[in-house]
Amino acid sequence: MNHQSKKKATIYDLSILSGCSPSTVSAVLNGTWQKRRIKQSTAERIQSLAEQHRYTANLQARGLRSSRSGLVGLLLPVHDNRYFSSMAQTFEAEVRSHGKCPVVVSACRDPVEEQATVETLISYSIDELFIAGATDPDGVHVLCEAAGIRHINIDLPGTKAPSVISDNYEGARMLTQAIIQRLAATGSPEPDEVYLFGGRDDHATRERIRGFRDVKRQMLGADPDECIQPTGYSPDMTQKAFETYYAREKKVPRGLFINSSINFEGFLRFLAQHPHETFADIVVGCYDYDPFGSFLPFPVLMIRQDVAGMLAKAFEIMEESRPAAKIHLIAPELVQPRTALTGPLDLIREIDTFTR
Amino acid sequence: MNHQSKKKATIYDLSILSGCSPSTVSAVLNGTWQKRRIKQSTAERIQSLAEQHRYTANLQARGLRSSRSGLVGLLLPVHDNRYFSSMAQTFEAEVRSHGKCPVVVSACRDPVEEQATVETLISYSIDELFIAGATDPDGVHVLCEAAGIRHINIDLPGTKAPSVISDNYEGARMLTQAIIQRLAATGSPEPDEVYLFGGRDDHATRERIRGFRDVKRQMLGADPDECIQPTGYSPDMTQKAFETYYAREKKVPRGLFINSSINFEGFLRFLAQHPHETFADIVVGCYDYDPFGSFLPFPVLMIRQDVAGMLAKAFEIMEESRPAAKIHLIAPELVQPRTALTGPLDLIREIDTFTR
DNA sequence: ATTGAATGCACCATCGATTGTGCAAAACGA
DNA sequence: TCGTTTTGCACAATCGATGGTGCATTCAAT
Repeated sequence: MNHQSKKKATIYDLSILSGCSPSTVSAVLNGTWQKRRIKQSTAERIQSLAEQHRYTANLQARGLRSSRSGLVGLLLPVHDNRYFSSMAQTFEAEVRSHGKCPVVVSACRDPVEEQATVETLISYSIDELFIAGATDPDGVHVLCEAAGIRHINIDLPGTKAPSVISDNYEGARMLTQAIIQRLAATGSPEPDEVYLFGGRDDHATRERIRGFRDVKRQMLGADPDECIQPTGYSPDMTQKAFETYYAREKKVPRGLFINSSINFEGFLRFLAQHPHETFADIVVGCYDYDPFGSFLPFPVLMIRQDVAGMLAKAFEIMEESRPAAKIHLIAPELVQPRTALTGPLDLIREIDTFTR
Repeated sequence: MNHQSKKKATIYDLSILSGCSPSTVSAVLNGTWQKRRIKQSTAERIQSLAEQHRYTANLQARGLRSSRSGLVGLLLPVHDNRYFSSMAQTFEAEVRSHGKCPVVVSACRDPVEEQATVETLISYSIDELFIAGATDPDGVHVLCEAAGIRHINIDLPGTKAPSVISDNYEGARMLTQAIIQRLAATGSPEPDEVYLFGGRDDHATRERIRGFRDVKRQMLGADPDECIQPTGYSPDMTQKAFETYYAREKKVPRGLFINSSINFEGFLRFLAQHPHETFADIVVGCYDYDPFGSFLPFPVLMIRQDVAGMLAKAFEIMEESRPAAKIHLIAPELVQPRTALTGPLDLIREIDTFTR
């Protein structure tokens, strides 16, 4: 008759049950009992009592006292695409393996929401914060700095905290080059046949545009401005951009560099409005990897950013005592059409097999 | 020179600055000051001080005292697919609109991890828990019940707490029917030409299999057992199942019912190993929606579960004082090939447009 | 002038843990 | 046998907020 029915057991309950003081119980249960020279037999007695009564520490109380929570945050722009959701997946595994508790929240690419969310996290005495794709990394930095919270930028860099980002310039070069090479197989492409759609005025987009243009100039000898169409990160605006182009030109550019999978979704919406055959000969490059996107009826080249690598680097930097506010570039990978890569989900595969 | 440089301001700091007692400051800043008959002028003075010094409440302290945290949890099996990531996206928006703080965590479909994760959440005095796709919903229920935490199952039902799930039986019927009708256009299909792959021994899979078999018997007159291949929820096992079939039959079944987008990824891995033309005439139905999956080079029928509807219903039930442990079915939607639906991301579209 | 109610706020215990300090009792050495 | 260490643990302050209770004032009513 384990009467754990009422409320959760506290160190005070166990203190009474064991005849020891609350501080002894606390020391035993948080592992510092050796330092406090608690007798092993005492420790064992308390531990077994704790198990019997299903004691678990009240983490808010612990956090209040120690002003650390054991929480590690990941701030995402959005959940709902493969890039960020795989980041969340990888992040969780990594944080868990450090014995801490991952907290993933999204801020909808809204600077105000970002600040508010970060303030909330700080109010929970979060220990560390990974800031992925923030619209205003330096604004977030100020908050973290004031609260003394270790933090790092991922995906979009800031100037005041260390940043781990994808090598967008090189990635864009690879992608553009691959697009043009594919196009060359069916007649050498003109400069105005290769367009870039999507993205907005952020570091990643700027670097990608730079890579795109450099390669175009180098391989095609020219790089008209109208081939750059930064439509923001919304499927809808991207679709509109394609519709506009199509209404004018009665076709789509043969070579498309699409800035993210979210923009690619906008292109899908456009596609859905038109017969499949209209786009028989296009070549698409997407700066993001999505396994389904890789198998579309036209060649889709994709860039897979090395999420695991970026996070690994970020965790490594977090360990440093006083990390420099520099930018670390992580090389992405060019993915050929019709390629199904493994991802973070594969790491949990064994569980499925065991439990069947 | 706002000297917020040191640490975060507390009610004690503001108490000294304002000349009022800490309890007065507290009452003013948490909105209960009217009840406590604090003079309006006092309240305003304190509020302005709070702003100047960028006061934000220490939520751990508040949570400790009030044994509620303002946190609302969503427990996910995994982050990394469109179904669950869109659930996370919708969930966050909904929780935010209630003025609380969303916390999304995944438990990797591992019952042990599930329990541990939930215990952690409980230790943070989480207020409510939404349990999506738990392998052991009733186990989680016991923990929540003991801690007095309101909770609800989503996607996979439990027997002890209210559950909101997709109408898997009807969804599977729709999907199977659509697959067979499509196949009929190119010659009437035999019963052994329509297979189901993926899923494991959970409620959702059982219902889907039931729907699949019923429709097959009804439309094709038979329903051989070997057409059911529950491979678990891992891309890898799914791929292996297809390879095995292919090695034996030198083809794939013309009609495929794939139990989830994760299993579909396994099929992609299989596809990647074989020339595109091998599968020219297949029809795939996938019990999950993925925008890119909808545009593959063969007809892909998809079921979109009504994530928004399920969450809305779940939040509604959460409001009830003593909700019954019954199952609420939410109708899913059949999505025709080459369809790009809008999702939760579209709700944040305006932000993009404004900030450009 | 006296009583009673309303107003405005301070006091203090409390939530559950952590941690510096101090003091017996036991063990040890001479 | 008497100091000196070492061992083993208890005490009490503390983290920051909440909320019940109680005590002055002020004001109105008689």
